[in-house]
Amino acid sequence: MSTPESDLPPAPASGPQISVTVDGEATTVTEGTTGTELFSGRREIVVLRIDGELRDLSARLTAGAVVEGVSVDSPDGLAVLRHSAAHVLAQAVQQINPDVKLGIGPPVTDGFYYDFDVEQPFTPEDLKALDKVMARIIKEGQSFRRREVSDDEARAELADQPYKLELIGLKSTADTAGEGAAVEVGAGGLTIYDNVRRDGTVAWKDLCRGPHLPSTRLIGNGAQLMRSAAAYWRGSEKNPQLQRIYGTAWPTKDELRAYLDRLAEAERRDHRRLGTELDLFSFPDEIGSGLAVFHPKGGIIRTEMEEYSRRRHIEAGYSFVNTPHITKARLYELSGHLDWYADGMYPPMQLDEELDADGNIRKAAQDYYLKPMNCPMHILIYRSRGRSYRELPLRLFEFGTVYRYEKSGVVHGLTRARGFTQDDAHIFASREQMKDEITHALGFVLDLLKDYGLDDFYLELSTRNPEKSVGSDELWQEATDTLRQVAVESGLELVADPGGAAFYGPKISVQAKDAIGRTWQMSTVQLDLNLPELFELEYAAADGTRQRPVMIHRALFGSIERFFAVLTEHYAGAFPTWLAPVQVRAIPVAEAFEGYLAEVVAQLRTHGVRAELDSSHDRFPKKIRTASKEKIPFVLIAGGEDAEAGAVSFRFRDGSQENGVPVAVAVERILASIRDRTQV
RNA sequence: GCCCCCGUAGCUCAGUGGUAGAGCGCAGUCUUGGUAAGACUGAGGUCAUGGGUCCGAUUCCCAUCGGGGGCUCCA
Repeated sequence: MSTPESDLPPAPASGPQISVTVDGEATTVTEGTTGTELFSGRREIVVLRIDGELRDLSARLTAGAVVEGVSVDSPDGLAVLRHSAAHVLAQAVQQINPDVKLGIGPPVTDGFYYDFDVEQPFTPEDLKALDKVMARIIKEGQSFRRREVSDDEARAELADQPYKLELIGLKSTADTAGEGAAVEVGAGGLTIYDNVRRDGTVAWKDLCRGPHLPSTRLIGNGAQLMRSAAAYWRGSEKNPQLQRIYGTAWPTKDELRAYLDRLAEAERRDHRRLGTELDLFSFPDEIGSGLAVFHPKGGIIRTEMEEYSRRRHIEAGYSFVNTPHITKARLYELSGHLDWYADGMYPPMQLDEELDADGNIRKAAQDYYLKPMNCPMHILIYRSRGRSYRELPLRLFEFGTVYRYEKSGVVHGLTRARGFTQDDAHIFASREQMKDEITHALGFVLDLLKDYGLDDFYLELSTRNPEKSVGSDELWQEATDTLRQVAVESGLELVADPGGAAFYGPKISVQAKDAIGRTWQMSTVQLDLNLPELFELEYAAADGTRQRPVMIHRALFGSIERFFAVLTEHYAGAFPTWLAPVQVRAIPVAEAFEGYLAEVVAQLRTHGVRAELDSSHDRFPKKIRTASKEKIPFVLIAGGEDAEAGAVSFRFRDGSQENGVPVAVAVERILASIRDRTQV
């Protein structure tokens, strides 16, 4: 960072030669050569990596440097492209509104944002106007020029930018200054990037550590503003809210279009949309925010999901329990939930108060709470009598409905609801059994998730947050090591999540990728070091001593509602046969064949298949269309040819068909699809 | 919880300071023999709720409820 890199005369054509390594090959270049010259024939190279650090293309090479060209379509290249697009956005905003105070503008996944302090929030019309201004700036071909400045110089230049001044003051702690702040100020010296027009005048400047594209022109027409929203300055709700504009940027217009198509696809799959279209569930206003009702078709899917899970849990040695939805405060005082999570719980109901004739309280009211977690209830089952080591591991399972008072702004369809049902298990085991139990639990959940159609996983290990946790260091250490060991032995990719653990113990979470590449946090396996202590859980060991069991919390779906939403989006509403609300729709070519098909339907029903005959007055093509829109896996068609041959014709979701299939074969094929849980 | 946007028929959405419209869906009649919309007729709305401004409010203003996009949060 000690050599100035911009506004220097071109390197001399001849001069002392230096040795450098370029893209892995040793070579010599004239001293003072820049990346621009080195990669002059390769337009896709927009940035350099010199000795492992990203630098502007205009950086000069020094002797011994290891240099790589970074292509615009690489992850680093894309980040630089998007960061530069954020600068163009800020320039456009300042051009329209010179009084704006600039926040930060980092790249994010698929795009960028920039935060502004403005009097009036941005409107959609503002975004359209800004898109136009940006296009003009991009077309101008302004170059990004790096300039090193001292703290005092920066303060003088940015005197009217209070947020930038704050960042300058924070630069030594940039990593913790807030989301994105590190792209503005690094730990080293400060730099300002000037946007210079072709005539040499400075169009705009911003405090920024870079690097940037050589020219705005490289943003091309792959950038577009997406939306505006509020965001807290430096990510804290104690700070003022700024107006954030989100944009996306891609190396080419085609990639931009592909990205917009992906967004459209995600919208088509949105479980809230499909829930209405397919008549699966709804959120009646009268019930309240975040509380769903499942309609008959959604009910079938949910029942199938639960039934299969229940069967597998029995096979895996779990015991089924049931607990109430409401409890006296005492239980959650004991468990510590009222200390840690009272904000997230529905407020108490006060019951059983009795007054005497004078209106004085004769008997104090009791506080009752809706339960936000099942574990304390399961613990009471464990504690209902003395336990022996012979009973361990004791695996208690329940589809337990819980209620959490989620803040109004976070409620989101079925994925973030206020009432939901956990497929919740608590395993009580001895310390010696701990590792085997965790291994068993993790293997079990992965295996089961695959049966529901998810098979691309990685694991996350959430470890202790020292400021928000209970329990001894030794126990945390042992628990974390055990989880890590199990995770590593699973062979799956493991990502660290430092400080992400709940207060009571570390956890492994399973992240699953869906059909369009989005990841969802699914199952969790958590060790609890807290509750066995608080409830003084014990068992009699083989040697007659009293021992404390360990407790493992384990949920597979997390919440059935949420998993339902994930599967709906994963399958885009086209569920595999075993989950599909209607598995077979029989459509006669004409009314005359209704009787023939009715018999086939009856036969399927005796096998438990959810089959129905379309005897509506619609015409044949309309019936096909209706079945298609309902995403029914098997459409059975019969006309004269089929009836004479004792056959039916299949029509599948993709429009393909198979004619003249003998009824017995067709039935077996449908049954096999249900049995094997295959997608069709 | 905070900021912005939204709330009109079952669904998707037009529209207006003088009490409303389309398409789909639904009902009925006629029609209908091979792979994504046959025709016609009809029913259906306190324009989310409550206040306010106004001669008059679905329309303008405020509040509440609900939804959306973010931020913060997510045991």
